Amino acid sequence: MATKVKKATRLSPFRLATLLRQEKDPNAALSLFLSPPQPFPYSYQCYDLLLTKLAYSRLFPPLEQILDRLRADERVTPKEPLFCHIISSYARGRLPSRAHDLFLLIPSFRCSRTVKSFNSLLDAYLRCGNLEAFESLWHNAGSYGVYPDACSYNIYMRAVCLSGSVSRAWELFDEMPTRGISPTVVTFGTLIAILCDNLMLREALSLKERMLTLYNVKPNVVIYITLIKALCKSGELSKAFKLKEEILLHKDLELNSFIYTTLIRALFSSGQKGEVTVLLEEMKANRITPDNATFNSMIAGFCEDEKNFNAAFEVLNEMQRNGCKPDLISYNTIINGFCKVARWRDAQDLFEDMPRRGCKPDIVTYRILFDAICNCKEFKEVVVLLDEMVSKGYTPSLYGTKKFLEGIMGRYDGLFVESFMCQFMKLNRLEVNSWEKVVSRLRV
DNA sequence: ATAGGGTTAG
Repeated sequence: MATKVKKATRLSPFRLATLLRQEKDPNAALSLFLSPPQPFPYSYQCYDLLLTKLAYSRLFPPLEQILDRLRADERVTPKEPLFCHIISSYARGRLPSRAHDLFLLIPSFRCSRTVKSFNSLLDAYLRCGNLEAFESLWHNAGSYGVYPDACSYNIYMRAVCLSGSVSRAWELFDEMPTRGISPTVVTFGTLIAILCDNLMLREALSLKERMLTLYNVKPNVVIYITLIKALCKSGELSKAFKLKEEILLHKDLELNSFIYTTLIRALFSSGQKGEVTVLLEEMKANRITPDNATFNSMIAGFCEDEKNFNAAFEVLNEMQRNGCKPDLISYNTIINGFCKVARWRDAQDLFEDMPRRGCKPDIVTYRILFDAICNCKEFKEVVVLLDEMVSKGYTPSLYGTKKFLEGIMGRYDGLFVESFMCQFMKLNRLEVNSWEKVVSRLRV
């Protein structure tokens, strides 16, 4: 005890910052922060590290407690990015009004408030779908002493598209130069994404050409990814491949495994599985290593498009030869594939083999299997599985619960059905219409 | 980490 106290007294703000940086658990970081005898000469670094962790984990009560201390600690001067970060975490926690409160308080922290935190708040309202508050904030920019920049406009363009108006986004794009704001590469990326979302792929591709010729802004890899994804999704594979070739030609653009994974999945979906090998060879030649996502999308391709389960299992070996470890998604994909073609016994075999393969089934695995066995009307099997999943703290999906109850209603006696209804009720898995259906059947 | 993308399972 005595040594511990002594140690704590010797803790310097610098040392505390190092410890906070290493601590992954936000609650442990909080205890660490509060461990030295008070008052303690915390450095701004210490506040920043702890608040960032608390914000990331959305632990708002301690976050606000530490924020109060930071506000009162006049030795340190907070930087605006910290507030931007906390505003974003309020947005992720669906608390836009608290984000707004903090935005208003920034000057009281001896920190000047700029268009950056204003943009964070705009983004918070957008992410929370609060478009009225968004508009009102936009029109009050002047009263907060900020002037919108390109970033503000980029956020605004996404906001107007939420209410379905592509033309309004173009109006904003045209408005930018009238306010002395030049579009950036993100502005074009935003517009291209908007056009893709609205299936205006020709316009999106043409904007990619025009941004360079008319505005002298070079498309970056994000823009290529947006276009390649959209083209793959709508089956325009040759155009997607053409863009991939374009990236290869550009010295300052880099292909990545994600682009190849997207293309590989698209090849499977369009029945051009033969081309996949070519693409894998090309990846190797370009020194891009396939990762779990690459292999898993091949597994999905073999299971969903080809119904070739031997090939899917072969991919599991292939990924190990390449230094990748098959993961939950690999197994869930195969199990789901078996289930989709009603081969629930095969699905169950793999499910039971998972622990031996170093992967524990999760709630997704259980739910896939539960739904599939219900669809095959093997309700005795479902009951065994249900017991097992409940003992692990998992519950079936609402869809599965409904299937199960509907399935056993005609087949088993009322008492049996009732016992499961009670169980599902306790698990909070009973929807009102299931209730009504069951009750009306029981009365008959 | 002020704004745009990120795959693969339910």
